[in-house]
Amino acid sequence: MITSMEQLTAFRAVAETGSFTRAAEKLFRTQPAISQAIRSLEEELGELLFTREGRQSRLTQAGRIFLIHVEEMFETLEQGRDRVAALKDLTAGELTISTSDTTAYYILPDVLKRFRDQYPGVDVRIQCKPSPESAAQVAAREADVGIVTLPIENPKLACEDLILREDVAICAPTHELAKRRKIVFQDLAAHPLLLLDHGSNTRTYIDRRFRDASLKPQIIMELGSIEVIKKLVQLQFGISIVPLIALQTEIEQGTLKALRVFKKSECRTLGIIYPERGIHSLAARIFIEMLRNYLDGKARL
Amino acid sequence: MITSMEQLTAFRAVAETGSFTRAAEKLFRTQPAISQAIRSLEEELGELLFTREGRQSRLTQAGRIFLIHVEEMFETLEQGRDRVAALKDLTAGELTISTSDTTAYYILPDVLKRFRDQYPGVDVRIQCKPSPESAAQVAAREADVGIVTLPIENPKLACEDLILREDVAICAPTHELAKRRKIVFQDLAAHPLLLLDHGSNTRTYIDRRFRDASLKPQIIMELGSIEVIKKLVQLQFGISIVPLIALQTEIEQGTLKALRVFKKSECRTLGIIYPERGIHSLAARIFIEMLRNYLDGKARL
DNA sequence: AGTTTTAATAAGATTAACTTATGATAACAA
DNA sequence: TTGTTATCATAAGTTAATCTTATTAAAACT
Repeated sequence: MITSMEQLTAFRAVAETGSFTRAAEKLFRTQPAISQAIRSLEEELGELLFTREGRQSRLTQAGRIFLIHVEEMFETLEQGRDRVAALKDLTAGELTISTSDTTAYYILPDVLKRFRDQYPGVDVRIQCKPSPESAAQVAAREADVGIVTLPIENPKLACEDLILREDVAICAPTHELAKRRKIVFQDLAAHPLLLLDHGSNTRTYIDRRFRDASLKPQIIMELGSIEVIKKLVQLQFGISIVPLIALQTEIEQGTLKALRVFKKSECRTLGIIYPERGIHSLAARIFIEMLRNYLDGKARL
Repeated sequence: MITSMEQLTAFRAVAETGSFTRAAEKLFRTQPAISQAIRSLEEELGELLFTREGRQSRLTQAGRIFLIHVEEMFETLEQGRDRVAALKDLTAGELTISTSDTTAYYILPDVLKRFRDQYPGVDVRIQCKPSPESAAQVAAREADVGIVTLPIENPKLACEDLILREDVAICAPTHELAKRRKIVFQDLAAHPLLLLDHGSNTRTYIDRRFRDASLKPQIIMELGSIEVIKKLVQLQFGISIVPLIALQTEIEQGTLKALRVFKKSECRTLGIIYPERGIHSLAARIFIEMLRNYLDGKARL
């Protein structure tokens, strides 16, 4: 008895064609089906919708008013279908990525551009947060995916490895260490060091490594920006330890020398996280795939 | 397979409650019915609408977008129902009346005011047309009812008598005819006459009556307005023949003397017309009823 | 007047939707 | 961990809604 779609499509068709019979033909139903649909609608509304006058059926005043709303209703529903369909071919939608400043700055821009060129309708948002906070955001569904330093231990999140997140030492090309093929931790402690501020993920990690090795580095400067560190290292202020991914340009141009300090097994992993059962969206999947392709093409040290 | 209302109500309920089971309780269905409804919706849209994650089910991106449209859809439908309901208690709607200038001017205003006071939501429109055109308008459904001089011969229209449409002679209270209780056609021909312009319904009728009686009236003025005629008759320019309904005020105030010229059987009838099978609206019925009450209370000559 | 067109009605058939019963999975508690 | 509870999925059978066929009635056109 609640208004059904069939009733409303019948109503609309009769209004359009001005005839029960033609409406039936149009909808591939029989005429009695239409009569019944209209009658139950009329009973529910308590008003006649059409004046049956032999040849043609005209809308009553109630019918005219109701038709306006019914048509708008169908339109709204159709729009809803369209917008969902648009989601499927990525002509619409949104994608929120939570990640670290470093990743956002040194890795994402190229991929973002590529993604945006291919799917201009998708609204991409980047949230810059330390990895644990990114994890929380993804768990809370505030972001679709996170690109974070693993491991993240959260039963609600699924993880996938992306790339080895290698920290390397850097020095100016003219620096005495630049000739060496390989350096060790003791070498780092023997030279003036510029490091990231306390509190940064990378700094915490480096501090722990020095402590584990019972070494006391000579930290002559603490800075908030990897870019500034790189500049000062070039100017011979000292050496530093930074993520390899931050050195793309300098390695290519030979303006900095990167030196491997850690073994592969000592490196952490950059990975993607997403809600365990809240399937990540198509946009997210495609973005991640683009990201993988991009990283595969990147030179390693 | 076409989207059904049940599916959409189920979808909305699950979105609201965050649970298939609670949605089922809310809608007095069982949980499998909800599962099936959601599934068929998802199949039709080709997208999952909820992420089933144990305790609660969350909307996916597609679900969030679709929900917006579904809610708007229900709202639109509900508004449609409301507006039709408003029509029933006359808190909304419209009423178009087609009638002559004379009727519109001398009869309708009081009834209109009463109607408007009682049903302020109903939008009343008056179309002023000669009776045959009014009839055509009603037949073409451009007006809901017509108030016209009968007879109207149109098989598509139904007629009802309203009141005798009596034309009477008028003269100034000081005029020699004013003493007479009754006058005849010859009396009219014996005095200077002011008449309505050719083309008016009333004038055509009067001309015919003179012709039938083989009389030649002394027409000294032809005017377009009954009001002007009344004024000039008061100023002793002559006598005239006008519809009785136009003399309400003057008879009450004694500023004009009305004299019966025609027998009842010679009078035409004012009646209402409406489409034979296009049932006239509630607003129209009530308006007509008010009109009858109003006319019953009017003094006859 | 007779034919055609159109809508209403009644009865039976079809189909869609619901319910019951059951199984699988995840969250929660001991 | 292991049992318990809560939630959703699935299958089978039932119910209920909707459709079709057949027929009637009424109006419009020939």
